[in-house]
Amino acid sequence: MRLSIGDLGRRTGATVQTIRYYEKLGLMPPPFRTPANQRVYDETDIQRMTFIRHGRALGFSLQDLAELVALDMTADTECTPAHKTLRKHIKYVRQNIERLSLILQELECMKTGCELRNEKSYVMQSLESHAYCISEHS
Amino acid sequence: MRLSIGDLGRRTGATVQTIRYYEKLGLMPPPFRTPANQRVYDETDIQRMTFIRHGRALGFSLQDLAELVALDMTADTECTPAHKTLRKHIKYVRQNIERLSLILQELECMKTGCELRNEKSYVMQSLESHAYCISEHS
DNA sequence: CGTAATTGCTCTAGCCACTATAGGAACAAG
DNA sequence: CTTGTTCCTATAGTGGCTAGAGCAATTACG
Repeated sequence: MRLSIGDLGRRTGATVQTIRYYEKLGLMPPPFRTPANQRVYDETDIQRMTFIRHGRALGFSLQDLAELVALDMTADTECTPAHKTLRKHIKYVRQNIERLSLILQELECMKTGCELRNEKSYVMQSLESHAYCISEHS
Repeated sequence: MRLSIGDLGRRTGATVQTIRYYEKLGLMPPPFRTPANQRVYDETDIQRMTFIRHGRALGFSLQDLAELVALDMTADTECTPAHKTLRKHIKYVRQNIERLSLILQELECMKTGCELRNEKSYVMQSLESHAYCISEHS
């Protein structure tokens, strides 16, 4: 099975530029080329791209995914490093959910306040006050 | 009250560079300068910065905030435009929470699977499969 | 077989919201 | 008067793409 870069993109939901970008970063291996210099991919590449896209959809960074891909390449039977990345990421996602939930609460307070009072700048006043101030990096 | 840019930063939790960046974008007005060209701020600027930082902590984009700041400047008694931005942003935050919750579910499935089987690459296999594939842009 | 549309190639620049660095000028403390 | 901190401008880098220029190769159709 010989796939062009466009085919690979269609099969994995990535754009052509994204695939080339991953190659430049070393996330995708440099593929074979036709005599006319066009990239040729196969099943292995579909698998690898699927892995990366799926990981991205789950919010892993490209760096995390590079490490996971590297682990996958080694013959090591150890699960721990991948598992560690996974746990780290779960924690990160949980914290994001919590943070966004607090934000949502406050936004809805603002909305209710605005609707009740029907004053011009209740949104403005809310934003000016420190009342519910949430730090972004905690 | 005359504040240096560093003072303003300390009072509002922003770095000096961030304040200058906001000025460059037009989010903060160009402040007065000492004869030696150093920026001088006052209470109004604290208010404005607090507004912006608070908005950022709630996830509003700088563009949204620029619009809200502009609204605040006009004498218009209309609440609707700000309210509309607010509703749009609430929707956006809600969608993000939902998306992250799905992601978390899948990550925890992976974790459980990995712990049960204690196989090397359960994480890898999970990522290679399309099983729970979540699209990032929906 | 010729041509037009599509896809491919490389390289560069742009997006967002900052952050960091360089190289210098001004200011505050001892 | 020196030392250390803060300030100034300007530029470049971050992550994860996306968009464009300008050209080569391939594919579809008459």
